[in-house]
Amino acid sequence: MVTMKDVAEHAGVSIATVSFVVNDTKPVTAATRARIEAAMSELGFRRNAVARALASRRTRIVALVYPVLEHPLSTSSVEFFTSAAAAASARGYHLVIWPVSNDGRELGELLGQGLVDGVLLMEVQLEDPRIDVLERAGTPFALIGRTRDYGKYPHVDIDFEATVQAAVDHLTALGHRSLTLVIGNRGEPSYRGYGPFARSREAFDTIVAERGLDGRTIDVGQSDEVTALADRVIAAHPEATGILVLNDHTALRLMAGFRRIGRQVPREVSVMGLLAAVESGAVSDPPLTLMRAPGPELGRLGAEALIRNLENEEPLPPRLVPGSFEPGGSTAPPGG
Amino acid sequence: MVTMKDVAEHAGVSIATVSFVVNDTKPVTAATRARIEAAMSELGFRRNAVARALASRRTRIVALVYPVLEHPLSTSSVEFFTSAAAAASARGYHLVIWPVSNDGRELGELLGQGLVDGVLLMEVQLEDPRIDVLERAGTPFALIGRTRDYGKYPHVDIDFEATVQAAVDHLTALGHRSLTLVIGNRGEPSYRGYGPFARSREAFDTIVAERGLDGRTIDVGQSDEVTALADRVIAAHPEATGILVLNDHTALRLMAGFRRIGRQVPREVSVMGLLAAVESGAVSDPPLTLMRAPGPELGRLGAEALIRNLENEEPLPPRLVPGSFEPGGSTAPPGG
DNA sequence: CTGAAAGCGCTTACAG
DNA sequence: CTGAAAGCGCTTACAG
Repeated sequence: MVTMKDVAEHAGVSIATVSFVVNDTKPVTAATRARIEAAMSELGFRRNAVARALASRRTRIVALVYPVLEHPLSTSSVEFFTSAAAAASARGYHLVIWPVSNDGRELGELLGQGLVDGVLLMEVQLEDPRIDVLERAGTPFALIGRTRDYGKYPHVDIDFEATVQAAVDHLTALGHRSLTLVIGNRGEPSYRGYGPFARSREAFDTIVAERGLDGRTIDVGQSDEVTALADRVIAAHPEATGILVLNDHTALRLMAGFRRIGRQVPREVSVMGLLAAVESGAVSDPPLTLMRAPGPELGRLGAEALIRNLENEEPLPPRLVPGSFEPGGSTAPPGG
Repeated sequence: MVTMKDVAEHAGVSIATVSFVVNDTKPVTAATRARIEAAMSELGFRRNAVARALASRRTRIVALVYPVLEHPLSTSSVEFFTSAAAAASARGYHLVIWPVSNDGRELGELLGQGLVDGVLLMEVQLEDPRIDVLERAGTPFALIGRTRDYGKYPHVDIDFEATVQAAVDHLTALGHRSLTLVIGNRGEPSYRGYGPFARSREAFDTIVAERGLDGRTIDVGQSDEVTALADRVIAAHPEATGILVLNDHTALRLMAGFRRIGRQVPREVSVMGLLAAVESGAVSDPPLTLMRAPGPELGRLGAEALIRNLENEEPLPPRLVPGSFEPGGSTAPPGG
């Protein structure tokens, strides 16, 4: 390993001066800078990240914290992971991924190691014990999602209101007045504290009330048999001609169930995926009309917000990102 | 931050002795050990990972390296990421994720920083320039996948032969003799060097020849319109009654295409997903019969193999993991 | 503009 | 069994 000491000797300067040019932290004359740069490239010097971290008290590592053993991560999580990593990388940061329990126990242990400068917290619950742990540790963080009293913490989240509104707009523009919101939870006990469910439901209720629509919400499990699923959705609101489904997996299963029981999509009923991966659209017949989950944007913005904070740059305001409309063939005017 | 120095002073010993009990590296009398442990818990000592890394010349961080901007990662990649992270975590290691270009340029830069002890290389190509970079850097690594001349490097991979064989067995047991293997590449130029495609094709050709079956292979793009996709698959081998499809997205799209052109599954043609996420099964009608991709197992085994190497433990032999059969409704005897 | 030196919080021969 | 001390490779006041 080539160290600053090697470079300094080779260039005939002190290691402090080498450090100044490597980090561009102090003015150095062009001549010595040139000598040092020549030495660096000649020797193949690469600054050691660990020594730098110890001396500067900043590791330039951030952790992406997600709950293990709770509900499985959604399809768009890969996008989220990779876009957060790419954004961190672009800023010279590394992203470690930390699977921890939701109670914050393990998170506290990990923070104590002093490996990370900040944390990106995924799958935030309305009441989230991990936040106490972060505050107690004094570790800067940004939330992907929101607690119940949001605004209190830096966060980025899906704009559920705008997303649900856009979906409802699409259906009402087609002429639908009776709508069902299907929430496909995964049967986990904690799902009621899960923001996306709570906020989608809230947004739906509000919009339906405002517009005088006939709307209802139903919770369904992730593992119901598809015809049972279809039957339950119909029974919950038999008059509904437009159905919004939270998460792509449930939306596609509902499509399969409707087909199986002979309910034609979109002739008899329109189905729309809410916060789905764009790839989910193409796998059904007809292709699923959907609101795309903004996974990549959230990953990027979350990482960006956290790192700006760590770099003492002007903070990014909390940001809500709506899903985007992806046309498909599963929606049409009611009655054909 | 509470340091070893604080603990040492509080317990009336040297920091070396504190280190010995923290790491259990040298015998310490029960009495002093007790004093030190009391001091640690009283002060809330947590060993600093960065200082430890610098002094011991081991960071206990491993990188999961995946190609950015090449084909998108598959559905089962989340499972892969999280299972690798969990396995690393269980061994006291951290997992950073590194999006790097396939040419190895950026990888070399990152390795130079000295942040990681080892690398888990995803999406290995048959000829992979990143491996040269790793060898030149002297960084231990394990491959998820195999190069052309495998055996040379530690690796874990899908057992394509066994997986394809199990799929063919399932179809021939039902009575099928004419089979098509559909490979859904993503239109990327480098896909021919991509192991899963090459090895699946090879395995298929071998098995088909051995058993005297009538088999053919066809490459299709990821973005073909679904009816065009169905037509192409039929045109490539009109007599085929059994179809294997590499990757779930393409399999589901083919199902949608068959439905749309009026080809009944499984009455007229059987369709099977090869290396699919288990959740993909439930979203089609009929549910897709599939061989599940062993993402979680590969993540765990890959991390385990790498870490054993880093810890100088008995090496894990290269391991090939077959996909597992998941019954569905998309396969049946030919002709109904 | 440049350097000598302390210090980041540990580990690890070495000595006793 | 325990300690004094060097050292890991940097950064950063401080002095000049």
